[in-house]
Amino acid sequence: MTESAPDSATGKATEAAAAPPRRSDATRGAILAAARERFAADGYERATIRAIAKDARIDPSMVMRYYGNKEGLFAAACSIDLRLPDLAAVPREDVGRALVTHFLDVWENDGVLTAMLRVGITNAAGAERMQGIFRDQLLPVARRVCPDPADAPVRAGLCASQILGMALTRYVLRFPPAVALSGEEMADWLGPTVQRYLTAERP
Amino acid sequence: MTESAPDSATGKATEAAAAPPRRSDATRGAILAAARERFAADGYERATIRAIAKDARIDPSMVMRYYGNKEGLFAAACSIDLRLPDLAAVPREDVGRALVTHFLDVWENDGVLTAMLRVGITNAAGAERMQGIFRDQLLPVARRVCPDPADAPVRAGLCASQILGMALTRYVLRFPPAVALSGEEMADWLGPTVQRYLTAERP
DNA sequence: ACTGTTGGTCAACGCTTGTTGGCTAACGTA
DNA sequence: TACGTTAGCCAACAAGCGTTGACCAACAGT
Repeated sequence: MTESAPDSATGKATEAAAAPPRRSDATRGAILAAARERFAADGYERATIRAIAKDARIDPSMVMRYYGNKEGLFAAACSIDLRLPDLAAVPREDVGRALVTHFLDVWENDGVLTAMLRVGITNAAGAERMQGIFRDQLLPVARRVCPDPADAPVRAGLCASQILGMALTRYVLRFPPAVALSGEEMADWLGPTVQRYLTAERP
Repeated sequence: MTESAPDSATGKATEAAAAPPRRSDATRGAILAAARERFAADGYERATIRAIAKDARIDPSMVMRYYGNKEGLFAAACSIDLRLPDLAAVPREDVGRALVTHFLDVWENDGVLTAMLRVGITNAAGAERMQGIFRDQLLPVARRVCPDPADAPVRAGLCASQILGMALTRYVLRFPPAVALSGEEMADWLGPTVQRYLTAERP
């Protein structure tokens, strides 16, 4: 599982740079992959540059050359775009379940969110990024689906609390019951909750 | 070995020790208070013994003398017992709301849980302690209230996910909408969710 | 008054961290 | 072939960490 980084230059929008192919792309990718894994596993402070470099089988100084400093590395490590599916197509009463399934999906086959969750808790920059993701992904959905658009932030926040709580207990704290549930069952339980937070009359 | 082990013959071991009054109790308390605050604010790694000592206005070496090492200090800092009220008195259909209110309460006027949440994410011991709390507090309630006692762990886990998610967004990540809600409103929203996780037929 | 215990400070230790700069070797042209 | 650019390693730096032990001051019991 060395990296397939070069092909990630499919024209993504982070910067306008057309990604001039460098000879070091493989190394850069290896560093990024190792960083994601370490950040996800250990959190910001305990994930040392030296350990990441060793995982990527290069010298720590390379990390500095390519990413400036530790913060820069982390920023790069979680600059992946988690695209949400077009929930506009989903019927209004299924949005809750669709949302849960989507995030469950992203979390399951990408360590980035776990890393950000871990980091967001001790590192202010991480918290901000986390906040950004949920604002960008959840708020529009809430605004479109909930009865009074003025309520959208509150409703999005409630959804975030349930979805993040699920991720916390399942992927970070690993409470046995939360780990044991299948994705399907999880969606069965949480779907209605999220749906209610989005569409129910305020209590 | 400078520890208070010998004189603990006063009775029960773990807690309720008759607390032989030492001259340094004030200092010990100051250290513990500063530690709780720092751990809650910064997490385990970034809360340094030096900083805690400075907050308590004593020398770092005192921390070592009284608590052995950093782990010992943390263990002492979160060895507060959060007593849950006798939910046996609460009518079955109000348990959800009561539970949310209770945890909201504890979280609000005691930094310990925030500290543990923060620490539990990078520190295995913290995670275990967190798990213990929810097992001891939530599982019995679930077992008493839910239709099939065999489901209790799952239901308790689901409740934990929602309650921890609330705490995460409100007290750690500080998402604006989650912070803005009053405790009352929060209970209005989350109460039914927890209630459903506890008592509804499995979906 | 003498003495052992306790509360506390000070200065240092060994180690790990992020970070830097200089060096070598391979590459890509011209 | 010659040469500038790039990729990479090595050794070291300063700072901060947890931790230790020597040392002093105040108290308590006889």
